[in-house]
Amino acid sequence: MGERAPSPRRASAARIQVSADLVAVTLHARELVMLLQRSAGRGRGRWVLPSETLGERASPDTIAARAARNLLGAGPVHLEQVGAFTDGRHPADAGLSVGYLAITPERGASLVGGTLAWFPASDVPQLPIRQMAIVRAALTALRRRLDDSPVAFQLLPATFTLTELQHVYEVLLGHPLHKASFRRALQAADLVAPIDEWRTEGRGRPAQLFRYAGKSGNSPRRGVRFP
Amino acid sequence: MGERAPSPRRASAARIQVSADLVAVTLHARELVMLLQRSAGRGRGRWVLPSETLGERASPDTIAARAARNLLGAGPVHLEQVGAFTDGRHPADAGLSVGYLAITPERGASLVGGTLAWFPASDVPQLPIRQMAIVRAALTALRRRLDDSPVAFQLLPATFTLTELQHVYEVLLGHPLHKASFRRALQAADLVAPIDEWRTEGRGRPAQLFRYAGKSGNSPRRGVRFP
DNA sequence: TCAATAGTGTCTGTTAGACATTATGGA
DNA sequence: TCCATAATGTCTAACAGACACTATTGA
Repeated sequence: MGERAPSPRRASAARIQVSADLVAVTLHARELVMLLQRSAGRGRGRWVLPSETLGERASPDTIAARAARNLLGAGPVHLEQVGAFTDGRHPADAGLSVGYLAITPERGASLVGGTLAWFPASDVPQLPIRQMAIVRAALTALRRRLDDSPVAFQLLPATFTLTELQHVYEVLLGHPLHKASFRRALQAADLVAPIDEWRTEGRGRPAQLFRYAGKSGNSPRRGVRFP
Repeated sequence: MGERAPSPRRASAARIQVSADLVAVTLHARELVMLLQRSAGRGRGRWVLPSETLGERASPDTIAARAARNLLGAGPVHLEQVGAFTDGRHPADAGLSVGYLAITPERGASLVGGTLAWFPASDVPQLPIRQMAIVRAALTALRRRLDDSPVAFQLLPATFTLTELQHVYEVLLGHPLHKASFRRALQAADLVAPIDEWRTEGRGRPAQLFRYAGKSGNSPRRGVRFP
C-alpha cells in the first residue's frame, strides 16, 4: 500500500459544468411540500428541481442562496448542502450537481403560479434521475438533522402551538408521538417558551402559543443507544 | 415570490475544474489517524489531503474509490461523500472539491513511507484552508454516523474484543463509556456475536472475540429526545 | 499471592409510554 | 348539556449508571 499515490496535481484536467439544485420545503395543510418548476428547455413541461448553473468563480453555496431568495422571497430560509451528484442526466446537462435543502416556514397565501408549484414531499412527480437522488438525500438530511438541530422550528412561524409543533415532528419522523412525553421532553430541553397569547381553533380549549427558545446547553443525553 | 424563477438552462455556462479529496482514517495505537501526503506541486513539501482531479465524464465517487484503493490497498473500505467545497484555495487549484471519508480497519505493519504518512486526527498539521474544511466535515460525518451505521466495525478487524470495540466508540465519541451499560446495549441490539476464540493480552483474563452480527431490525429506540 | 483485565449481578434514579383527570372553549 | 381539544398528574416498565463481585490469566 502507498506505492502508487495519486498526484495532487495533474497537468491538463477536464473542466465540467456544475449546477446548484434546490430542494425547497415548507408546510402546507400539515404536510411537507416541495417546490418544483416546469422545465423550459429540452423536455419542456416536465417537472424539475429549480437549479442554476455556476459561473466561473461563484460558489454553489452562494448561487443556491440567491436562487432560494428569488424563489421564496425575503423570509427566513435555512439552507444546507446535501451532497454532490453526478449519476444520471441533469435537465441543464450539468456534469455535476450540488444539491441543497432549503427550509422555510409555512407562508399563508403564497401559493405560486406560473411555472412553479408545491408538491407533497411524499408524492413528488417523476423527476430526472439525478434530481430524484438529490430529493432523497435532502429528505434524509432533513430527518437526520431533526434531533440535533431546530429543523422543526424552521418550518413553523415564529409562534405556534405545541400541537402544531408535534405535528411537524410527526410529519418529519413519519410516526405519531406521545403527547405527554413530547411535552415533557420539550420542557426538559428548554426548547420552547410560552408567550402570553392563546389561539382558538374550532371547538375545544384554546392552545397557548409558544416561541422557539434557542438551544440551551446541548447533549445532556444519557446512555449508549444502538438503534 | 415566484416571479423571477431561475432558468433551469443557461446558454453559456462556465466550466470548472473539480477534484475528489480523500480523508482516509483508520486506527493506530488506539487513536484515530488520518492519511496525508506531501504536496508535489506548488507549495512543495506541505501536507495535503490525497486528491485527484476529475476527467470529463468520470464521477467523483468513482475517482475517490479508485484513489482509496490505490492508497489503502485491497482491504475493506467504507467510502462516503461529505460535501462539495469551494471556499479557500485547493492544492491542485480545483474550483470545486468533493470531500470523501474513507474508513478502513487498522492494518498491522502498513505504516506507509515516502510521501504518505498517518497523523492523529486530533493533531493534523496545517492543510490548505479548503482541505481543513473537508477534514472537519469528514470527522463530523464520522461521529454523526456512529449511532445509525456500523462505523465502529469498519475501523476494526473482522474479530475483536468488546474492550477494543468500546475503545473505538470512546475515541469517536470523545468521552468514556460505562462498561456494563455498553455491553448491555450491544446485547440488546444484537450487534455482535461471540465466536469460540479468546485472546490474551498481557496479564488478566483473556477476552472473548466477537464479530459484527449485521444490523437487526432497527430503531426500537424509545422515546423522544431533544439533546 | 498479587495485580490486572474480563465479564456479570444487583440496586437505584430517571424517564418514556400509558392512562386518567382536569380545564376551557364551541355547538 | 355535550363534545372536542388543551394541558397536567400518576403509575409502571424499561433502562442507564454505579457498584460490587466473580473469573481467569501472568508475574
